[in-house]
Amino acid sequence: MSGSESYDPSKYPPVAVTVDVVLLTIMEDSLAALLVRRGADPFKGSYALPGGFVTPDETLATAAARELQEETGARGMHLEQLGTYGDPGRDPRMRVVSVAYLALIPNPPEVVGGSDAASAEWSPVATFLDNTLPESTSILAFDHRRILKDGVERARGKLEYSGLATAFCADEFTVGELRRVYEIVWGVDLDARNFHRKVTGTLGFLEPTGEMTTRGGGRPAQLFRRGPTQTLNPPILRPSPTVI
Amino acid sequence: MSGSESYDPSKYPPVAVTVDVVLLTIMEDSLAALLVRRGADPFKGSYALPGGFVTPDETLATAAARELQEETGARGMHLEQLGTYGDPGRDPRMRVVSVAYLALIPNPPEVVGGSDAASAEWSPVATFLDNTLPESTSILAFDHRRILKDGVERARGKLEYSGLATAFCADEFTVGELRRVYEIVWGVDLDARNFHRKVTGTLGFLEPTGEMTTRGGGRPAQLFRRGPTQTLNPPILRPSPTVI
DNA sequence: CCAAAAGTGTTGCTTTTACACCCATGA
DNA sequence: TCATGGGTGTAAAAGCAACACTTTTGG
Repeated sequence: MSGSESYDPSKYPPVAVTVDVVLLTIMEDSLAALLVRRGADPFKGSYALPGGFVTPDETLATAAARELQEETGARGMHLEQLGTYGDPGRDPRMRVVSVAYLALIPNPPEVVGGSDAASAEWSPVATFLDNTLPESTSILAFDHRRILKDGVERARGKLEYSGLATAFCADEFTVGELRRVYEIVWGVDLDARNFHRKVTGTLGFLEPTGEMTTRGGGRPAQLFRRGPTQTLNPPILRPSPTVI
Repeated sequence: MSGSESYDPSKYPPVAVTVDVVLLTIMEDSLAALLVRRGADPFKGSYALPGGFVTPDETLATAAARELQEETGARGMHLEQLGTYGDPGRDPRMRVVSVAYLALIPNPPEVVGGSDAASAEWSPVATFLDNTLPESTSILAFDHRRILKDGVERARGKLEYSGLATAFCADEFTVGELRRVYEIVWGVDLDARNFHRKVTGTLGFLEPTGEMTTRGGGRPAQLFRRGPTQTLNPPILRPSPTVI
Protein backbone atom coordinates (compact mmCIF):
# COMPACT_ATOMS: atom_id res chain seq x y z
CA MET A 1 0.00 0.00 0.00
CA SER A 2 1.05 3.57 -0.34
CA GLY A 3 1.71 6.54 1.77
CA SER A 4 0.51 8.73 -1.04
CA GLU A 5 -2.87 10.39 -1.07
CA SER A 6 -3.94 8.56 -4.21
CA TYR A 7 -4.53 5.36 -2.29
CA ASP A 8 -8.16 4.49 -1.71
CA PRO A 9 -8.78 0.78 -1.25
CA SER A 10 -12.46 1.11 -1.93
CA LYS A 11 -11.62 1.78 -5.57
CA TYR A 12 -9.25 -1.11 -6.17
CA PRO A 13 -8.94 -2.59 -9.65
CA PRO A 14 -10.51 -6.03 -10.11
CA VAL A 15 -7.93 -8.69 -9.31
CA ALA A 16 -8.20 -12.24 -8.06
CA VAL A 17 -5.59 -13.51 -5.60
CA THR A 18 -4.77 -17.21 -5.50
CA VAL A 19 -2.10 -19.47 -4.07
CA ASP A 20 -0.29 -22.15 -6.05
CA VAL A 21 1.86 -24.79 -4.40
CA VAL A 22 4.96 -26.55 -5.65
CA LEU A 23 4.89 -29.68 -3.49
CA LEU A 24 8.03 -31.74 -3.91
CA THR A 25 8.99 -35.16 -2.65
CA ILE A 26 11.50 -37.85 -3.45
CA MET A 27 9.99 -40.86 -5.15
CA GLU A 28 11.80 -43.81 -6.62
CA ASP A 29 15.14 -42.03 -6.71
CA SER A 30 13.90 -38.90 -8.39
CA LEU A 31 12.48 -35.53 -7.46
CA ALA A 32 8.72 -35.45 -8.03
CA ALA A 33 6.02 -32.79 -7.84
CA LEU A 34 2.31 -33.04 -7.14
CA LEU A 35 0.23 -31.94 -10.12
CA VAL A 36 -3.49 -31.90 -10.83
CA ARG A 37 -5.08 -32.47 -14.19
CA ARG A 38 -7.33 -29.66 -15.31
CA GLY A 39 -10.89 -30.65 -16.10
CA ALA A 40 -11.98 -27.36 -17.63
CA ASP A 41 -10.79 -24.70 -19.99
CA PRO A 42 -8.49 -22.93 -20.22
CA PHE A 43 -5.78 -25.58 -20.50
CA LYS A 44 -8.29 -28.41 -20.16
CA GLY A 45 -6.41 -31.70 -19.90
CA SER A 46 -3.12 -30.06 -19.00
CA TYR A 47 -1.43 -30.45 -15.67
CA ALA A 48 -1.34 -27.59 -13.20
CA LEU A 49 -0.03 -26.88 -9.74
CA PRO A 50 -2.51 -27.41 -6.93
CA GLY A 51 -3.95 -24.14 -5.70
CA GLY A 52 -6.98 -21.93 -5.36
CA PHE A 53 -8.42 -18.76 -3.99
CA VAL A 54 -7.37 -17.11 -0.81
CA THR A 55 -10.47 -16.82 1.34
CA PRO A 56 -11.18 -13.60 3.23
CA ASP A 57 -10.16 -14.76 6.70
CA GLU A 58 -7.04 -16.82 6.11
CA THR A 59 -3.41 -15.83 5.65
CA LEU A 60 -1.63 -16.64 2.42
CA ALA A 61 0.35 -19.44 4.07
CA THR A 62 -2.81 -20.86 5.60
CA ALA A 63 -4.45 -20.91 2.20
CA ALA A 64 -1.50 -22.83 0.78
CA ALA A 65 -1.59 -25.33 3.65
CA ARG A 66 -5.34 -25.78 3.21
CA GLU A 67 -5.01 -26.47 -0.51
CA LEU A 68 -2.33 -29.03 0.25
CA GLN A 69 -4.44 -30.78 2.80
CA GLU A 70 -7.37 -30.90 0.40
CA GLU A 71 -5.22 -32.64 -2.20
CA THR A 72 -3.05 -34.89 -0.06
CA GLY A 73 -4.56 -35.10 3.40
CA ALA A 74 -1.16 -34.26 4.78
CA ARG A 75 -0.36 -31.47 7.21
CA GLY A 76 2.63 -29.94 8.94
CA MET A 77 5.13 -30.30 6.13
CA HIS A 78 7.71 -27.64 5.34
CA LEU A 79 6.07 -24.64 3.64
CA GLU A 80 7.66 -21.40 2.52
CA GLN A 81 6.72 -18.58 0.22
CA LEU A 82 8.33 -18.86 -3.20
CA GLY A 83 7.29 -15.79 -5.15
CA THR A 84 4.37 -14.02 -6.70
CA TYR A 85 3.35 -14.24 -10.32
CA GLY A 86 0.99 -11.62 -11.65
CA ASP A 87 1.68 -10.74 -15.26
CA PRO A 88 -1.41 -9.45 -17.02
CA GLY A 89 -2.64 -12.16 -19.35
CA ARG A 90 -1.21 -15.12 -17.46
CA ASP A 91 -4.81 -16.23 -16.97
CA PRO A 92 -6.87 -15.46 -20.09
CA ARG A 93 -10.04 -14.93 -18.08
CA MET A 94 -9.04 -12.06 -15.82
CA ARG A 95 -6.21 -10.53 -13.87
CA VAL A 96 -5.02 -13.18 -11.44
CA VAL A 97 -2.14 -12.60 -9.03
CA SER A 98 -0.86 -15.87 -7.66
CA VAL A 99 1.32 -16.25 -4.60
CA ALA A 100 3.37 -19.41 -5.03
CA TYR A 101 4.53 -21.58 -2.14
CA LEU A 102 7.15 -24.29 -1.96
CA ALA A 103 6.32 -27.33 0.14
CA LEU A 104 8.38 -30.44 0.87
CA ILE A 105 7.16 -33.76 2.19
CA PRO A 106 9.08 -36.87 3.29
CA ASN A 107 9.74 -39.99 1.38
CA PRO A 108 6.69 -42.19 1.04
CA PRO A 109 4.26 -39.54 -0.18
CA GLU A 110 0.70 -39.70 1.02
CA VAL A 111 -1.69 -41.37 -1.34
CA VAL A 112 -3.70 -38.78 -3.17
CA GLY A 113 -7.45 -38.37 -3.06
CA GLY A 114 -8.97 -35.32 -1.46
CA SER A 115 -12.43 -33.90 -1.42
CA ASP A 116 -11.61 -32.51 -4.80
CA ALA A 117 -13.04 -33.78 -8.04
CA ALA A 118 -9.78 -33.23 -9.90
CA SER A 119 -7.23 -36.01 -9.65
CA ALA A 120 -3.76 -35.31 -8.34
CA GLU A 121 -0.65 -37.25 -9.34
CA TRP A 122 3.06 -37.32 -8.58
CA SER A 123 5.32 -36.79 -11.57
CA PRO A 124 9.09 -36.54 -11.83
CA VAL A 125 9.94 -32.88 -12.28
CA ALA A 126 12.30 -33.74 -15.12
CA THR A 127 9.24 -34.63 -17.20
CA PHE A 128 8.23 -31.00 -17.17
CA LEU A 129 11.52 -29.17 -16.86
CA ASP A 130 13.94 -31.13 -19.01
CA ASN A 131 13.86 -29.67 -22.49
CA THR A 132 15.72 -32.59 -23.98
CA LEU A 133 12.80 -34.95 -23.41
CA PRO A 134 10.75 -36.10 -26.43
CA GLU A 135 8.66 -33.18 -27.75
CA SER A 136 7.09 -31.36 -24.85
CA THR A 137 4.08 -33.65 -24.72
CA SER A 138 3.85 -32.71 -21.09
CA ILE A 139 2.79 -29.11 -20.81
CA LEU A 140 1.88 -27.24 -17.71
CA ALA A 141 -1.02 -24.78 -17.62
CA PHE A 142 -0.59 -21.02 -17.32
CA ASP A 143 2.93 -20.03 -16.22
CA HIS A 144 3.20 -23.07 -13.97
CA ARG A 145 6.30 -24.37 -15.69
CA ARG A 146 8.13 -21.24 -14.65
CA ILE A 147 6.81 -21.54 -11.09
CA LEU A 148 7.77 -25.21 -10.85
CA LYS A 149 11.22 -24.37 -12.17
CA ASP A 150 11.65 -21.59 -9.63
CA GLY A 151 10.55 -23.95 -6.86
CA VAL A 152 13.04 -26.62 -7.83
CA GLU A 153 15.80 -24.01 -8.09
CA ARG A 154 14.94 -22.73 -4.64
CA ALA A 155 15.08 -26.19 -3.14
CA ARG A 156 18.39 -26.95 -4.85
CA GLY A 157 19.94 -23.75 -3.63
CA LYS A 158 18.70 -23.97 -0.08
CA LEU A 159 20.12 -27.44 0.47
CA GLU A 160 23.55 -25.82 0.55
CA TYR A 161 23.11 -23.40 3.36
CA SER A 162 20.02 -24.52 5.28
CA GLY A 163 18.70 -27.64 6.94
CA LEU A 164 16.03 -27.94 4.26
CA ALA A 165 17.10 -31.41 3.14
CA THR A 166 15.73 -32.90 6.34
CA ALA A 167 12.25 -31.86 5.20
CA PHE A 168 12.51 -34.66 2.62
CA CYS A 169 13.30 -37.19 5.34
CA ALA A 170 11.07 -38.95 7.82
CA ASP A 171 11.19 -37.91 11.46
CA GLU A 172 14.13 -40.20 12.07
CA PHE A 173 16.67 -40.83 9.36
CA THR A 174 20.21 -42.01 8.75
CA VAL A 175 23.09 -40.05 7.29
CA GLY A 176 22.89 -42.25 4.23
CA GLU A 177 19.25 -41.36 3.68
CA LEU A 178 20.05 -37.69 4.03
CA ARG A 179 22.87 -38.01 1.55
CA ARG A 180 20.58 -39.63 -0.95
CA VAL A 181 18.34 -36.54 -0.72
CA TYR A 182 21.25 -34.33 -1.67
CA GLU A 183 22.32 -36.62 -4.47
CA ILE A 184 18.86 -36.85 -6.00
CA VAL A 185 17.94 -33.19 -5.70
CA TRP A 186 21.29 -32.03 -7.03
CA GLY A 187 21.76 -34.86 -9.48
CA VAL A 188 25.32 -35.54 -8.37
CA ASP A 189 27.31 -38.21 -6.55
CA LEU A 190 28.72 -37.29 -3.17
CA ASP A 191 31.52 -38.97 -1.28
CA ALA A 192 29.69 -40.83 1.49
CA ARG A 193 32.63 -40.58 3.88
CA ASN A 194 33.25 -36.86 3.59
CA PHE A 195 29.51 -36.21 3.64
CA HIS A 196 29.16 -38.12 6.86
CA ARG A 197 31.89 -36.12 8.52
CA LYS A 198 30.47 -32.83 7.29
CA VAL A 199 26.88 -33.24 8.42
CA THR A 200 27.68 -34.83 11.75
CA GLY A 201 30.25 -32.12 12.37
CA THR A 202 27.88 -29.24 11.72
CA LEU A 203 26.52 -28.31 15.14
CA GLY A 204 22.76 -28.17 15.41
CA PHE A 205 22.08 -29.79 12.04
CA LEU A 206 21.44 -33.33 13.24
CA GLU A 207 20.48 -34.64 16.65
CA PRO A 208 21.32 -38.28 17.46
CA THR A 209 18.38 -40.27 18.75
CA GLY A 210 20.64 -42.91 20.25
CA GLU A 211 18.85 -45.56 18.19
CA MET A 212 20.31 -47.59 15.37
CA THR A 213 18.73 -49.14 12.31
CA THR A 214 19.70 -51.75 9.77
CA ARG A 215 17.10 -50.78 7.18
CA GLY A 216 18.94 -50.30 3.91
CA GLY A 217 21.31 -53.16 4.60
CA GLY A 218 24.92 -53.12 5.59
CA ARG A 219 26.33 -52.07 8.90
CA PRO A 220 23.77 -50.57 11.30
CA ALA A 221 23.50 -46.81 11.12
CA GLN A 222 22.72 -44.21 13.74
CA LEU A 223 19.32 -42.55 13.56
CA PHE A 224 19.08 -38.78 13.70
CA ARG A 225 16.37 -36.13 14.01
CA ARG A 226 16.47 -32.60 12.52
CA GLY A 227 18.40 -30.27 14.75
CA PRO A 228 17.44 -26.69 15.58
CA THR A 229 19.88 -25.04 13.15
CA GLN A 230 18.29 -23.00 10.38
CA THR A 231 21.45 -21.95 8.55
CA LEU A 232 24.32 -24.34 7.94
CA ASN A 233 27.76 -23.06 8.79
CA PRO A 234 29.87 -24.18 7.07
CA PRO A 235 27.53 -24.94 4.15
CA ILE A 236 27.26 -28.29 2.40
CA LEU A 237 28.93 -27.40 -0.87
CA ARG A 238 27.41 -28.49 -4.14
CA PRO A 239 30.12 -29.85 -6.42
CA SER A 240 30.71 -27.37 -9.21
CA PRO A 241 29.82 -28.85 -12.59
CA THR A 242 33.08 -30.28 -13.85
CA VAL A 243 34.26 -28.30 -16.85
CA ILE A 244 35.40 -30.56 -19.64
CA MET B 1 -4.83 -20.59 -9.57
CA SER B 2 -6.19 -24.06 -9.30
CA GLY B 3 -6.65 -27.12 -11.35
CA SER B 4 -9.70 -27.91 -9.31
CA GLU B 5 -13.23 -27.37 -10.54
CA SER B 6 -14.02 -24.93 -7.74
CA TYR B 7 -12.04 -22.21 -9.47
CA ASP B 8 -14.12 -19.49 -11.09
CA PRO B 9 -12.33 -16.16 -11.37
CA SER B 10 -15.54 -14.25 -11.93
CA LYS B 11 -16.45 -14.92 -8.31
CA TYR B 12 -13.19 -13.85 -6.70
CA PRO B 13 -13.25 -12.46 -3.17
CA PRO B 14 -12.70 -8.68 -2.90
CA VAL B 15 -8.96 -8.05 -2.56
CA ALA B 16 -6.77 -5.11 -3.47
CA VAL B 17 -3.28 -5.78 -4.81
CA THR B 18 -0.55 -3.23 -4.26
CA VAL B 19 3.21 -3.01 -4.53
CA ASP B 20 5.47 -1.63 -1.81
CA VAL B 21 9.11 -0.85 -2.40
CA VAL B 22 12.07 -1.05 -0.05
CA LEU B 23 14.45 1.36 -1.78
CA LEU B 24 17.88 1.31 -0.18
CA THR B 25 20.94 3.47 -0.70
CA ILE B 26 24.10 4.34 1.14
CA MET B 27 24.09 7.82 2.60
CA GLU B 28 26.66 9.33 4.88
CA ASP B 29 28.17 6.01 5.82
CA SER B 30 24.92 4.29 6.68
CA LEU B 31 22.26 2.25 4.98
CA ALA B 32 19.17 4.37 4.32
CA ALA B 33 15.67 3.70 3.01
CA LEU B 34 13.21 5.92 1.20
CA LEU B 35 10.06 6.49 3.23
CA VAL B 36 6.98 8.64 2.71
CA ARG B 37 5.04 10.33 5.43
CA ARG B 38 1.37 9.41 5.48
CA GLY B 39 -1.03 12.32 5.21
CA ALA B 40 -4.21 10.39 5.94
CA ASP B 41 -5.56 7.76 8.24
CA PRO B 42 -4.88 5.04 9.03
CA PHE B 43 -1.40 5.70 10.43
CA LYS B 44 -1.63 9.40 9.60
CA GLY B 45 1.74 11.02 10.31
CA SER B 46 3.63 7.73 10.34
CA TYR B 47 6.19 6.76 7.77
CA ALA B 48 5.43 4.11 5.19
CA LEU B 49 7.14 2.45 2.28
CA PRO B 50 6.43 4.01 -1.11
CA GLY B 51 3.91 2.01 -3.08
CA GLY B 52 0.47 1.88 -4.61
CA PHE B 53 -1.99 -0.05 -6.69
CA VAL B 54 -1.08 -2.33 -9.53
CA THR B 55 -2.93 -1.03 -12.57
CA PRO B 56 -4.67 -3.48 -14.90
CA ASP B 57 -2.13 -3.45 -17.72
CA GLU B 58 1.23 -3.44 -15.97
CA THR B 59 3.28 -6.23 -14.49
CA LEU B 60 4.06 -6.26 -10.78
CA ALA B 61 7.66 -5.23 -11.42
CA THR B 62 6.54 -2.44 -13.72
CA ALA B 63 4.22 -1.14 -11.03
CA ALA B 64 7.10 -1.07 -8.56
CA ALA B 65 9.35 0.73 -11.03
CA ARG B 66 6.60 3.25 -11.76
CA GLU B 67 6.07 4.01 -8.08
CA LEU B 68 9.79 4.53 -7.66
CA GLN B 69 9.97 6.90 -10.56
CA GLU B 70 7.05 8.88 -9.23
CA GLU B 71 8.84 9.35 -5.91
CA THR B 72 12.44 9.78 -7.00
CA GLY B 73 12.48 10.47 -10.72
CA ALA B 74 15.07 7.70 -11.02
CA ARG B 75 14.88 4.74 -13.35
CA GLY B 76 16.84 1.66 -14.21
CA MET B 77 18.05 0.81 -10.71
CA HIS B 78 18.27 -2.75 -9.44
CA LEU B 79 14.81 -4.13 -8.66
CA GLU B 80 13.84 -7.58 -7.44
CA GLN B 81 10.81 -9.15 -5.85
CA LEU B 82 11.11 -9.50 -2.11
CA GLY B 83 7.96 -11.23 -0.91
CA THR B 84 4.23 -10.87 -0.56
CA TYR B 85 2.42 -9.76 2.55
CA GLY B 86 -1.26 -10.45 2.79
CA ASP B 87 -2.38 -11.18 6.33
CA PRO B 88 -6.03 -10.31 6.87
CA GLY B 89 -6.19 -7.16 8.93
CA ARG B 90 -2.83 -5.74 7.92
CA ASP B 91 -4.79 -2.85 6.44
CA PRO B 92 -7.79 -1.99 8.64
CA ARG B 93 -9.88 -0.85 5.69
CA MET B 94 -9.99 -3.99 3.58
CA ARG B 95 -8.07 -7.04 2.47
CA VAL B 96 -4.90 -5.79 0.83
CA VAL B 97 -2.26 -8.12 -0.57
CA SER B 98 0.98 -6.30 -1.11
CA VAL B 99 3.84 -7.53 -3.28
CA ALA B 100 7.04 -6.05 -1.89
CA TYR B 101 10.07 -5.22 -4.03
CA LEU B 102 13.64 -4.50 -3.09
CA ALA B 103 15.38 -1.71 -4.99
CA LEU B 104 18.94 -0.40 -4.71
CA ILE B 105 20.27 2.89 -5.98
CA PRO B 106 23.83 4.23 -6.08
CA ASN B 107 25.50 6.54 -3.72
CA PRO B 108 24.35 10.14 -4.09
CA PRO B 109 20.61 9.45 -4.01
CA GLU B 110 18.37 11.46 -6.26
CA VAL B 111 16.73 14.41 -4.62
CA VAL B 112 13.16 13.59 -3.83
CA GLY B 113 10.13 15.39 -5.21
CA GLY B 114 7.78 13.54 -7.45
CA SER B 115 4.37 14.36 -8.78
CA ASP B 116 3.09 13.07 -5.50
CA ALA B 117 1.69 15.28 -2.79
CA ALA B 118 3.26 13.18 -0.05
CA SER B 119 6.83 14.00 0.82
CA ALA B 120 9.50 11.34 0.64
CA GLU B 121 12.63 11.26 2.77
CA TRP B 122 15.73 9.15 3.25
CA SER B 123 16.19 7.73 6.73
CA PRO B 124 18.85 5.41 8.13
CA VAL B 125 17.31 1.96 8.45
CA ALA B 126 18.67 1.64 11.96
CA THR B 127 16.18 4.29 13.06
CA PHE B 128 13.38 1.88 12.33
CA LEU B 129 14.95 -1.51 12.87
CA ASP B 130 17.22 -1.08 15.86
CA ASN B 131 15.22 -1.91 18.96
CA THR B 132 17.81 -0.42 21.28
CA LEU B 133 17.07 3.10 20.08
CA PRO B 134 15.19 5.47 22.42
CA GLU B 135 11.55 4.41 22.66
CA SER B 136 10.24 3.55 19.23
CA THR B 137 9.33 7.15 18.41
CA SER B 138 9.76 6.17 14.81
CA ILE B 139 7.02 3.78 13.84
CA LEU B 140 6.26 2.44 10.41
CA ALA B 141 2.70 2.07 9.15
CA PHE B 142 1.01 -1.29 8.60
CA ASP B 143 3.48 -4.19 8.60
CA HIS B 144 6.11 -2.10 6.87
CA ARG B 145 8.68 -2.59 9.61
CA ARG B 146 8.65 -6.30 8.88
CA ILE B 147 8.93 -5.65 5.14
CA LEU B 148 11.80 -3.21 5.61
CA LYS B 149 13.54 -5.72 7.85
CA ASP B 150 13.11 -8.49 5.29
CA GLY B 151 14.49 -6.20 2.57
CA VAL B 152 17.58 -5.33 4.57
CA GLU B 153 18.13 -9.00 5.38
CA ARG B 154 17.86 -9.90 1.73
CA ALA B 155 20.38 -7.28 0.72
CA ARG B 156 22.80 -8.37 3.45
CA GLY B 157 22.57 -11.98 2.44
CA LYS B 158 22.87 -11.43 -1.29
CA LEU B 159 26.09 -9.45 -0.99
CA GLU B 160 27.81 -12.71 -0.18
CA TYR B 161 27.03 -14.71 -3.24
CA SER B 162 25.90 -12.21 -5.89
CA GLY B 163 27.17 -9.07 -7.52
CA LEU B 164 24.44 -7.07 -5.80
CA ALA B 165 26.85 -4.73 -4.02
CA THR B 166 27.67 -3.02 -7.31
CA ALA B 167 24.06 -1.82 -7.44
CA PHE B 168 24.99 0.56 -4.61
CA CYS B 169 27.89 1.95 -6.66
CA ALA B 170 27.94 4.42 -9.51
CA ASP B 171 28.61 3.18 -13.03
CA GLU B 172 32.34 3.33 -12.44
CA PHE B 173 33.77 2.67 -9.01
CA THR B 174 36.94 1.71 -7.18
CA VAL B 175 37.57 -1.39 -5.13
CA GLY B 176 37.67 0.82 -2.04
CA GLU B 177 34.20 2.18 -2.78
CA LEU B 178 32.89 -1.33 -3.26
CA ARG B 179 34.47 -2.41 -0.01
CA ARG B 180 32.81 0.44 1.82
CA VAL B 181 29.44 -0.86 0.58
CA TYR B 182 30.12 -4.23 2.15
CA GLU B 183 31.33 -2.68 5.37
CA ILE B 184 28.32 -0.40 5.75
CA VAL B 185 25.67 -2.92 4.78
CA TRP B 186 27.16 -5.64 6.95
CA GLY B 187 28.33 -3.34 9.71
CA VAL B 188 31.77 -4.93 9.85
CA ASP B 189 35.37 -4.02 9.03
CA LEU B 190 36.99 -5.89 6.20
CA ASP B 191 40.71 -6.23 5.48
CA ALA B 192 41.21 -3.92 2.52
CA ARG B 193 44.08 -5.97 1.12
CA ASN B 194 42.42 -9.36 1.17
CA PHE B 195 39.18 -7.82 -0.10
CA HIS B 196 41.01 -6.35 -3.05
CA ARG B 197 42.50 -9.67 -3.97
CA LYS B 198 39.21 -11.47 -3.60
CA VAL B 199 37.05 -9.23 -5.76
CA THR B 200 39.62 -8.68 -8.47
CA GLY B 201 40.27 -12.40 -8.53
CA THR B 202 36.63 -13.38 -8.98
CA LEU B 203 36.18 -13.69 -12.74
CA GLY B 204 33.31 -11.69 -14.17
CA PHE B 205 32.59 -9.69 -11.04
CA LEU B 206 34.48 -6.52 -11.98
CA GLU B 207 35.55 -5.21 -15.36
CA PRO B 208 38.48 -2.77 -15.44
CA THR B 209 37.77 0.39 -17.39
CA GLY B 210 41.46 1.15 -17.78
CA GLU B 211 40.90 4.53 -16.12
CA MET B 212 42.25 5.66 -12.78
CA THR B 213 40.90 8.08 -10.23
CA THR B 214 42.29 9.93 -7.24
CA ARG B 215 38.93 10.81 -5.74
CA GLY B 216 38.99 9.72 -2.16
CA GLY B 217 42.63 10.67 -1.75
CA GLY B 218 45.71 8.52 -1.49
CA ARG B 219 47.24 6.58 -4.30
CA PRO B 220 45.24 6.56 -7.55
CA ALA B 221 42.89 3.61 -7.84
CA GLN B 222 41.68 1.65 -10.83
CA LEU B 223 38.10 2.21 -11.93
CA PHE B 224 35.84 -0.77 -12.57
CA ARG B 225 32.41 -1.46 -13.99
CA ARG B 226 30.04 -4.26 -12.94
CA GLY B 227 30.92 -7.47 -14.70
CA PRO B 228 28.47 -9.96 -16.19
CA THR B 229 28.62 -12.45 -13.31
CA GLN B 230 25.38 -12.95 -11.41
CA THR B 231 26.61 -15.42 -8.82
CA LEU B 232 29.94 -15.03 -7.09
CA ASN B 233 32.12 -18.09 -6.97
CA PRO B 234 33.80 -18.20 -4.56
CA PRO B 235 31.52 -15.99 -2.44
CA ILE B 236 32.62 -12.94 -0.50
CA LEU B 237 32.35 -14.33 3.00
CA ARG B 238 30.77 -12.27 5.72
CA PRO B 239 32.90 -12.49 8.86
CA SER B 240 31.07 -14.59 11.39
CA PRO B 241 30.13 -12.57 14.47
CA THR B 242 33.01 -13.18 16.84
CA VAL B 243 31.80 -15.14 19.82
CA ILE B 244 33.02 -13.60 23.07
C1' DC C 1 32.64 -66.73 3.05
C1' DC C 2 31.06 -62.19 0.32
C1' DA C 3 28.56 -57.83 -0.55
C1' DA C 4 26.97 -53.69 1.19
C1' DA C 5 26.68 -49.77 3.84
C1' DA C 6 28.76 -47.15 8.07
C1' DG C 7 32.24 -44.86 9.87
C1' DT C 8 37.51 -43.31 10.92
C1' DG C 9 42.32 -41.86 9.61
C1' DT C 10 45.49 -39.68 6.78
C1' DT C 11 47.54 -37.02 3.26
C1' DG C 12 48.13 -33.38 -0.05
C1' DC C 13 46.11 -29.47 -1.86
C1' DT C 14 43.49 -25.07 -1.92
C1' DT C 15 41.59 -21.28 0.41
C1' DT C 16 41.61 -17.97 3.95
C1' DT C 17 43.60 -14.95 7.21
C1' DA C 18 46.77 -11.88 9.25
C1' DC C 19 49.99 -8.76 8.53
C1' DA C 20 54.67 -6.87 6.64
C1' DC C 21 55.75 -4.09 3.14
C1' DC C 22 55.98 -0.93 -0.92
C1' DC C 23 53.52 2.65 -4.13
C1' DA C 24 51.52 7.05 -5.70
C1' DT C 25 49.11 10.82 -4.84
C1' DG C 26 47.54 15.55 -2.24
C1' DA C 27 48.52 18.78 1.27
C1' DT D 1 57.71 16.01 4.57
C1' DC D 2 53.55 13.25 6.20
C1' DA D 3 49.00 11.18 5.91
C1' DT D 4 46.00 8.48 3.13
C1' DG D 5 44.36 5.04 0.61
C1' DG D 6 46.03 1.38 -3.26
C1' DG D 7 48.09 -2.71 -4.09
C1' DT D 8 51.55 -7.12 -3.69
C1' DG D 9 54.02 -10.88 -0.99
C1' DT D 10 54.09 -14.38 2.19
C1' DA D 11 53.59 -17.64 5.79
C1' DA D 12 50.63 -19.93 9.17
C1' DA D 13 46.10 -21.93 9.76
C1' DA D 14 41.98 -23.86 8.34
C1' DG D 15 39.13 -26.24 5.21
C1' DC D 16 38.37 -29.68 1.73
C1' DA D 17 38.82 -33.71 -1.54
C1' DA D 18 40.49 -38.18 -2.36
C1' DC D 19 40.96 -42.52 -0.84
C1' DA D 20 42.93 -46.49 2.18
C1' DC D 21 41.13 -48.92 5.73
C1' DT D 22 38.21 -51.00 9.56
C1' DT D 23 33.47 -52.23 11.36
C1' DT D 24 29.03 -54.58 11.43
C1' DT D 25 25.29 -56.27 9.56
C1' DG D 26 22.53 -59.78 6.02
C1' DG D 27 22.69 -63.59 2.85
